[in-house]
Amino acid sequence: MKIYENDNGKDIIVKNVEDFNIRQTLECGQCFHFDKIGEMEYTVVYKKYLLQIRQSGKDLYCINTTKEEFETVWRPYFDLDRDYGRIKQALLDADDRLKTAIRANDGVRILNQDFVETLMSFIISQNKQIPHIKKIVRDISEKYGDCLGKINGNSYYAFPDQIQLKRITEENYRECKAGFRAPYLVDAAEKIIEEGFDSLHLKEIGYDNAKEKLLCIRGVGEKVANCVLLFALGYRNAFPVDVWMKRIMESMYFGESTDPKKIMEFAKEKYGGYGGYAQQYLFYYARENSR
DNA sequence: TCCCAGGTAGATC
DNA sequence: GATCTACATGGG
Repeated sequence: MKIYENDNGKDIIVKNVEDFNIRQTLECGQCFHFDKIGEMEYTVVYKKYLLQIRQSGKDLYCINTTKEEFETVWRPYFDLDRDYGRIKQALLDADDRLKTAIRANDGVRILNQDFVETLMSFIISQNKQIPHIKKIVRDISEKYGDCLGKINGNSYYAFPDQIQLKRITEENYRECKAGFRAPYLVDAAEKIIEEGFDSLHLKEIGYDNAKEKLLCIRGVGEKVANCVLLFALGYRNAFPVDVWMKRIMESMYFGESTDPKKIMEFAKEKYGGYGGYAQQYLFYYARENSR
């Protein structure tokens, strides 16, 4: 991978990026704050940063960003310093039958997302379809977050930060169509400013302790907690089991209806520290092949 | 009209 | 403990 600065000093070209597909990575269901604006071209919002990115082969064209911002923000966000060739091989060694799911979307990378936005987004996600989740996240951001600029005439907004979240009421969340999840979101916003709920701390205390803390938040159960642990806190062993994962794991390994707890234990045995990666390849594959 | 969606809390047994 | 159901909203 090599990074080049354009003459105008505002665009970046990244060449020879291995095991990465921008469409697969953004649309595999792990994140919600992005828009497709062209073929293999997207806008992405992360914290208070806005990126326009297009992929052509192994090259990434990043518009309106600097080399420094790419290095410090987007490179870690897209998890570009991890060797996914090795990860995929480790998964195949664990179970050769993952081949089909991995091959179908072999450019998926697990993003390193913002803790607060990921937590709130996955609380919203319960009993909702992905397009609805995206819409609610966007509405909350537009109403209560900072404007980050315009691309193609459309304005983009950051998800509210912890200070901005304090001013959002249960009624406000209902106006954004969060429905019965509104009080959960208020509870989450209150909890995350408490002692020991910052992402740095949660990343340090280990998977079990971090999960235990997350489960104290109303509206956060096993599944949502595992999504946050995997997508925002760096615990790549986390294995969220939702309806799709339940279905595909049952058909691959059990052949009958199986308790999600049991599926999680099985995944821990089978995939170990790579559970999160296995989960995402399987989840995306299961979803794509249902329609 | 009915059923389902990247589930969870609370009630009931 | 393990199961059952209500929960807002939108789309097929």
